[in-house]
Amino acid sequence: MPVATFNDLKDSQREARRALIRASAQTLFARQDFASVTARDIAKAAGVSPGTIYRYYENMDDLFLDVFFVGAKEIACLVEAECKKPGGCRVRRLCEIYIGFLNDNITYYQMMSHFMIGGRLSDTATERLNPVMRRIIDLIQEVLKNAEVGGNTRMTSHALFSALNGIMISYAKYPGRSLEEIRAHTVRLAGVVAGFFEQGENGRE
Amino acid sequence: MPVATFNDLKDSQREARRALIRASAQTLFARQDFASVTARDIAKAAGVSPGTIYRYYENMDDLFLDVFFVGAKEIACLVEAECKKPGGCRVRRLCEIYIGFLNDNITYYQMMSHFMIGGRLSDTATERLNPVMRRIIDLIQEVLKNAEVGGNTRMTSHALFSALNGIMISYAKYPGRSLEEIRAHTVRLAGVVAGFFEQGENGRE
Amino acid sequence: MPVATFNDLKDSQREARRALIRASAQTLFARQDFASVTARDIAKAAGVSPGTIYRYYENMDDLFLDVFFVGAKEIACLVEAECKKPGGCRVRRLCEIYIGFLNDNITYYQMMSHFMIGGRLSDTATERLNPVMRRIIDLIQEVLKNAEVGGNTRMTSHALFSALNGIMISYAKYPGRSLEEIRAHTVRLAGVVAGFFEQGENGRE
Amino acid sequence: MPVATFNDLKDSQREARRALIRASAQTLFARQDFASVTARDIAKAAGVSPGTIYRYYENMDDLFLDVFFVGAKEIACLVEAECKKPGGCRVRRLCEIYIGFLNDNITYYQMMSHFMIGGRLSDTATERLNPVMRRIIDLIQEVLKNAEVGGNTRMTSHALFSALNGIMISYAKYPGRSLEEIRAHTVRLAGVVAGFFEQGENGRE
DNA sequence: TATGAATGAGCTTTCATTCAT
DNA sequence: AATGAATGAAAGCTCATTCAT
Repeated sequence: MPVATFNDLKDSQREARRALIRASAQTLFARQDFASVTARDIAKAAGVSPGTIYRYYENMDDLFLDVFFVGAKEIACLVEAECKKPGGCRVRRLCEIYIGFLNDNITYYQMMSHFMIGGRLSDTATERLNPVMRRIIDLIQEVLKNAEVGGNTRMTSHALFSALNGIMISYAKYPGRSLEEIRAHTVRLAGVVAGFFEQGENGRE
Repeated sequence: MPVATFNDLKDSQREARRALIRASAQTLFARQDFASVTARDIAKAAGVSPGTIYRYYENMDDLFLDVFFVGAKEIACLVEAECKKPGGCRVRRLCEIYIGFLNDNITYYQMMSHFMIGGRLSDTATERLNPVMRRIIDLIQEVLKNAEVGGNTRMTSHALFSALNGIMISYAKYPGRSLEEIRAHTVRLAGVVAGFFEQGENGRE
Repeated sequence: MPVATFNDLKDSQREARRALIRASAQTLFARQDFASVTARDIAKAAGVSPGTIYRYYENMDDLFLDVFFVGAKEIACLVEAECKKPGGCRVRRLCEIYIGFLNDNITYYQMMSHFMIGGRLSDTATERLNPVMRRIIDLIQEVLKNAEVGGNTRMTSHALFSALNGIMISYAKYPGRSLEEIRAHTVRLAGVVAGFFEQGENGRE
Repeated sequence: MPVATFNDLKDSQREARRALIRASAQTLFARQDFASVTARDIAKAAGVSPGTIYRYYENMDDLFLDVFFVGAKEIACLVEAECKKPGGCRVRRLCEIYIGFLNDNITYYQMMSHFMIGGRLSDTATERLNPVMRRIIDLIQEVLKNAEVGGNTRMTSHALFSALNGIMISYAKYPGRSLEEIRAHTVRLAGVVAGFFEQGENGRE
């Protein structure tokens, strides 16, 4: 199967190129304000021409999404790894990991907001986005179930997911505070939220 | 006092005009993606010329902020009104009001996110924004205190504020769902969050 | 003749208003860069409305010209006063006065250049401009005649007029120099030019 | 050296494009009032899109300066060529060449005036402008030295430079005169100025 | 396949001027 | 006569995207 091998090679080359562009975009997003990064900036950072980006991504939104997906997968992996540890992942630990990750990747919650807020997502994009988000929710639900939090755990996991996102949206760019102060405040808030959510059965709803 | 009356008239006319522009902006923000609304769009919708906008607002950010402030004040008023009722405002009711308002004014949370996420706010803008946000937090704290939720109520109010914002960010534009479905889901999530927060003393933190 | 008196009154009032606008414009021109002064700026400084300017001046160029004329007349008066002194005005003194005036009224040479360079002057404007400029040239010629500078004194006065204007154009905004340094340099250059022009008969041309 | 050749080709293509834009700008500047030429005008004249201009020039001022520099270099070359002739360049010839050039390139003195008068030059622009102007002054000084004009020749060359510029500023747009009449008048004035400056030692200053 | 120059629609903002009051 | 709000054309400039090489 030399042809197959050849194709594989090409595919891997292609994926390497894509990864290069994605990584460059990620770096730029992290450095400056996410929305102010231009296609040319990314091309330059990746050492390719602007035209090349369009051979790997349909348009800029497509690239944005790809960067976003990588982050989403990363966070899912972090939580999964924690779950596999003996004793599993406690609610409080989940919240810490999630908020910690977002503090390390400020770009990620910016993009999350961008797409969630109203960036008209194409149908294809939505189709790709949904399973990624679902996987994160699934993990949260698993943690909640293990914590024996009662009630509708699907609903509760949506609520916890929302609450954590909300912490970053509300406080990650608080003007006049240093990155360290922001991290401290958001982590502390995550603790407060965890405190509420990790309580056992309660007649809520 | 004819002069005073005359000035009042002029002032009220001026305010009416400003309100017209603001309302047109609001309408457009609600219709399409908030960030893609242009000065020309707003002028057209308001039936004025682009130049006129700049007689009432220094620049587009200034207009955006004004629209935002109106929303923030409205929400603060709604909660305040509820607090003044005999028996005060319960946590659950607060959550309902907040989420209900954001469902009716989807523009509002878009702008909130826009500014919170990284819209470089000028120092003047930040100075204007801060008291408005603080007022909302203050109200939340008051409600929490009345509910005899223990612990650091300042921290808890930040957490509740975050959680509610997060619900909207995470689910208000969920693709493929109708406005009614979204309202139902977000209100239900608000209930879940309220359930957790309205519980009395607990060893959180 | 009560009617005539009444008209006179009105005329003088009208002229006073015009002078107010002109003076405000002049002040602003002197403060900032001449070309960046707007109609609104002038109206505000004069305490009138923008519309009022247009009751006294056909358009902004018309106002600019008026300010310019006042300067031209002032300079002519200065030279005339010097000429009337016993012994008359020497070439060197003329150059000093002219350059000194332009140093004190940097706006003036800016406007002079503006109109000379290519500001399309209306026919009416040209008609008004010509006698004013002619008067200045006439005075220069008179000074040259008294100095018994030979040759075609009309031509020589044009040349001297040009040379003095050129000094200001070339050095009045020399970047990196203080106003005092500029004054010193331009006055010194005026002395050099005077030195050449005040020499008696010479076979030039 | 195919690579070198290839790069050369690209560079020359790029320079050709730049030259096209510059030439189009020059033509328009000459036709209408220099300051009223817009980016779109130039783009249209050059047969490119407005955006293309900004691939070759950082902004409009940058383009203006480039056009100006080409003129300044041209004039310096003309004088240098004359100086190299046996017998060197006489003062009178220098004046003729300078004024002749400005008559052929009316745009040039317009720009010169524009920048000299108050066009806020960026620091970079000033840094680029200074050596070009200095070179012209140097050439004038050389001519004056060869003519054995005594005194401070640096000062005298500034004065001559000023006087020649002044001629153009004062008479190149004299309303109601044809281009031919203007040329005749300015050249004649240049002769008068030359007459004064080419005289040998004199106790001026 | 990769390039990168070119595109051009579209942005915010300015400001001389007009005209209903 | 004076107002000043409104106008709207036009400016400089940006940037995702295309396409000839």
